[in-house]
Amino acid sequence: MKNASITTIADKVFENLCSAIVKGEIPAGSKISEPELSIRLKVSRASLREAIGRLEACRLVTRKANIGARVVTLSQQQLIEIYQVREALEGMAARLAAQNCTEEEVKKLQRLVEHHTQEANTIDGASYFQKTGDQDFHFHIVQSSHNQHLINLLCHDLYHLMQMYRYQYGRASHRAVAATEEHRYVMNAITDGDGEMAELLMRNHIRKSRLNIEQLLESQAQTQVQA
Amino acid sequence: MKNASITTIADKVFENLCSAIVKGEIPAGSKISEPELSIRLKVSRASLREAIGRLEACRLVTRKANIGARVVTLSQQQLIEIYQVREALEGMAARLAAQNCTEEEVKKLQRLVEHHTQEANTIDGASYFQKTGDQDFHFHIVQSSHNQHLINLLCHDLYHLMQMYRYQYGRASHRAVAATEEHRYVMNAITDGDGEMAELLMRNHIRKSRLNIEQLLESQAQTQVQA
DNA sequence: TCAACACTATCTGTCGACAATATTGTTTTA
DNA sequence: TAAAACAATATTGTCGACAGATAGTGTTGA
Repeated sequence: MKNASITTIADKVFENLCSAIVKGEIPAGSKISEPELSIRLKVSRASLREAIGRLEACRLVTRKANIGARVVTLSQQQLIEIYQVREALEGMAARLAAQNCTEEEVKKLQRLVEHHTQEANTIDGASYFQKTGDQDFHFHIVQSSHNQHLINLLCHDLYHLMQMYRYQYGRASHRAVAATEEHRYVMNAITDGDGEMAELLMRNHIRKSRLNIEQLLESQAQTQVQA
Repeated sequence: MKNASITTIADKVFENLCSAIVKGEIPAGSKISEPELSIRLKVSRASLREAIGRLEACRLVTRKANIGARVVTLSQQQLIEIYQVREALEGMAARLAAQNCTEEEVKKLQRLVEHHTQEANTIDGASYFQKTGDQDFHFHIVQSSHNQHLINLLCHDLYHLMQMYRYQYGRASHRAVAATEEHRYVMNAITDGDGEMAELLMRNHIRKSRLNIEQLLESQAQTQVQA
């Protein structure tokens, strides 16, 4: 069920590098040397280059002709940009989900929110559950939009970058309970088939996440100045 | 000024194929044979495959392992999906442009709208000017958002697909004057720095384009049934 | 006649080698 | 000594060839 389409060497290398970059094992901003990596991974440069091309497609690396590939550098600015894009796209996804999703999808969404609510309330250090739970929720709504372009953009292209920021910026969310509450509002709007409201609430939810992170980064910057 | 970064063979091949696909010279849905194309274009399969990879990244072709690449098939459904994505993204772009754009960008936007208004009013069969004028307008606003992710998504990834639909679906727009009018509204909101309003108006504008096209396709389908 | 299988041909995936470009280090010159 | 020109080195881009997979064809058997 999981990743049934990993057949070629290039696929495996891509998965490898993608994971390594997201987790920071290959540092942000570092150069990707084709000869070195092809030796270390024991694959030809052709397969490696294919994989690097796909990394470029989902913006985990940038390439320049005759110079090479570099892992993207994470910046506060870029993180904010991603949240702005997410606000727009996932807002639309929520609207379309409210209009198009099936009975089963609604039920699954309700189960998800129920599940996460319990976790957020019972478990104290709910960071892990909160993270994946949050991802599940957003992922499921995007899928329920039934707009394949939206799904590709959010679940394939932007997904890895978002994960990368989560891994490396950490994000100790104090918003677990509040976020779960907001999820419930979005869920209700989708259940009611109210696209307009679903979009509004989803955008509100993501905007608050962004503002929370901006604030967090702000305070971190001040702490660093003090230290 | 134009395409200063076409240096490698793969770049040229990509530009070639991209243009050919957009214009329909390589028919939608047709298979892309690597041996055949590499001979016809007189390049190695490595360069060709690099180019095909980039075509896949901007969704002009789809690839399956061990089977090959196919030009995307244009469907009414997909066109609608693209417009929904555009509505979300360009709406956000307009909002950000209103907040972030420079004095020069505002002035250029005003010149653009002024120019297009004259064309739309004076020239009768304004389809050509309307098309490129429309593109210029939207392109400029996206650039003015100063959100690099947004710019990449709209001006690189989605751009070619949109062009492909314009070429092959034709679109005899009866909305030239109305659209130009809507452009003016958006421009005013951006000039005022009213992000909320700019987003609203831009979304409205794109939504109307979508509805217009849906209606057009509807009537075409009926005509075909009658014939 | 049709279905299943084997075989062939063709295509994609992968590899190692060569060519072109960029980077580094050294020498030369003002 | 500093800067420019050059040489050496390493890296990326490109190529042709081989390996593995797929699809089509023909054959065989019920």
